[in-house]
Amino acid sequence: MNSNPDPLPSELEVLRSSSMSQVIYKEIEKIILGGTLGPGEKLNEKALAERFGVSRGPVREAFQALHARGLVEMIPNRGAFIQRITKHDAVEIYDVRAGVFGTACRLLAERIDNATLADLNALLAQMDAVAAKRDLDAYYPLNIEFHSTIVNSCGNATLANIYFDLVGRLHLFRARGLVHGGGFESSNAEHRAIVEALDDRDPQAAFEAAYMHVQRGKQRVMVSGDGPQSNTSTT
Amino acid sequence: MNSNPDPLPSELEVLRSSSMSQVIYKEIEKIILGGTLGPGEKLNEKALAERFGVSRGPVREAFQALHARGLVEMIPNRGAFIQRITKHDAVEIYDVRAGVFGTACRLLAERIDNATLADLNALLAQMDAVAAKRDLDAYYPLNIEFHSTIVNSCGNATLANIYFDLVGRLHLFRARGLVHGGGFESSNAEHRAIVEALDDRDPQAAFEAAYMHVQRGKQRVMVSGDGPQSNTSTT
DNA sequence: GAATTGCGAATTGTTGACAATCTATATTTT
DNA sequence: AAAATATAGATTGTCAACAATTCGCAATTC
Repeated sequence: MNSNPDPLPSELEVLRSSSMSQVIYKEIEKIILGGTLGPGEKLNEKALAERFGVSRGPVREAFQALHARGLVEMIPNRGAFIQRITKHDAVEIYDVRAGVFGTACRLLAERIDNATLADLNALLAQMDAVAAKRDLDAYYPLNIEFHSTIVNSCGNATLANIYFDLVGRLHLFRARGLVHGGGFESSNAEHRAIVEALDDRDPQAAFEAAYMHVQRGKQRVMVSGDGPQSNTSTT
Repeated sequence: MNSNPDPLPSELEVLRSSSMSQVIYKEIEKIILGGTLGPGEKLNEKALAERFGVSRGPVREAFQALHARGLVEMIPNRGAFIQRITKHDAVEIYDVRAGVFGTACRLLAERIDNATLADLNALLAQMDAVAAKRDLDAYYPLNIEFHSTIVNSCGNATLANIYFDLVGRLHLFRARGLVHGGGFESSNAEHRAIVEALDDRDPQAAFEAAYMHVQRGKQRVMVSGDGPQSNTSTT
């Protein structure tokens, strides 16, 4: 019964609610974003198929979906490769992300409730605390949760999808390198500016603060290295 | 030699530069956006495969890519259906599009050259001319070209991709109905405000004008009907 | 007459096989 | 010895066939 070559997450057979290729998609996405297999590396159809205990069909279907989402590069007759993000690409992605995140804040400013505001303020406080201790390992997930809370609270699932897609692609740029370059005190000051604008229910100010926050994050990342493999993380 | 059931665009065999499934992707995308096969309708694998003279494999791969891009809905064991866009979805897409288009203008304001400005001004004049004659059929493509010119000139291919994706999905919402509800004089006034901000090289003003332009376009579309199949077009 | 049950046809999901292409190594040629 | 060529192995692209599921419609039941 259970002789899966690789433990597909939650008991495979039950998960026939979504088709096989969708499961494979998620698995390969994990591999890509997990960073165990850096940008530019080849994804072997047969190897992946055997690893998941399926034939090559579903794997190829997953490749096409990953390609459509910008996580995989397809070269005819050569196969699928983890998307390589150049510095130029990363700049582009950061600029779009700034606009999308700014838009999330703008939309959120028009509908935010006090509970969400309290959550964000709590995160601000926690980030201040760990920033004082210069504890990057603690700061990083809080930072992600801060941004995610905003994006998920803005009431626009389409926007959220695009946002997390962009974050994923960016993750590909700074893959492997996780070390930090400093400057997350200023980062949290920018966070505070965003929350203040949200508290004021001021859409334009919220956009501006959020847009500039991502732009400054871009600069913090870009100055520390020219290409992939040598970058920081705090945005 | 040439017995293709359906004339795949430019001589198929030469187009082996990009894989078959990519060609099929483009073809099905054409069918979807062409509007000959309204939202919710089923895409039959075998039928499409025979139509393009290939087997079901490439068609299924194309389905997955179309699904990843939000143009197709996949239901397990039932197949692929053209994505159905609810009014709520459309509102979400419009809001993101507003932010993305606004960002395009913001970026463009920092880099626009006089040639592009001249192009945009020329389009403004043409749109004024046809608006005076109330010639919607002439206004529509000019309007599209105006927005496309901005998005393609902002120097961010990633943004452009996302923008045109959103436009495509929106096209799915107002599918079939092309009749207009009026109000494209005001639309062009908004266009003029955008170009003025670009001329001033004022990023914030450019964003604001562009964002509000799309938001007003959303309202113009939304008031005229509750669901798909009964909408206008001028944005 | 409305709902349910039970086929048969059609469609989807997946696989294994075959042809075409590419990669890497070995051989030949200069 | 270096470059070019040939050859074997591996990998991708495509297909046709089979199993599983769904759909349409008739027959049956209530």
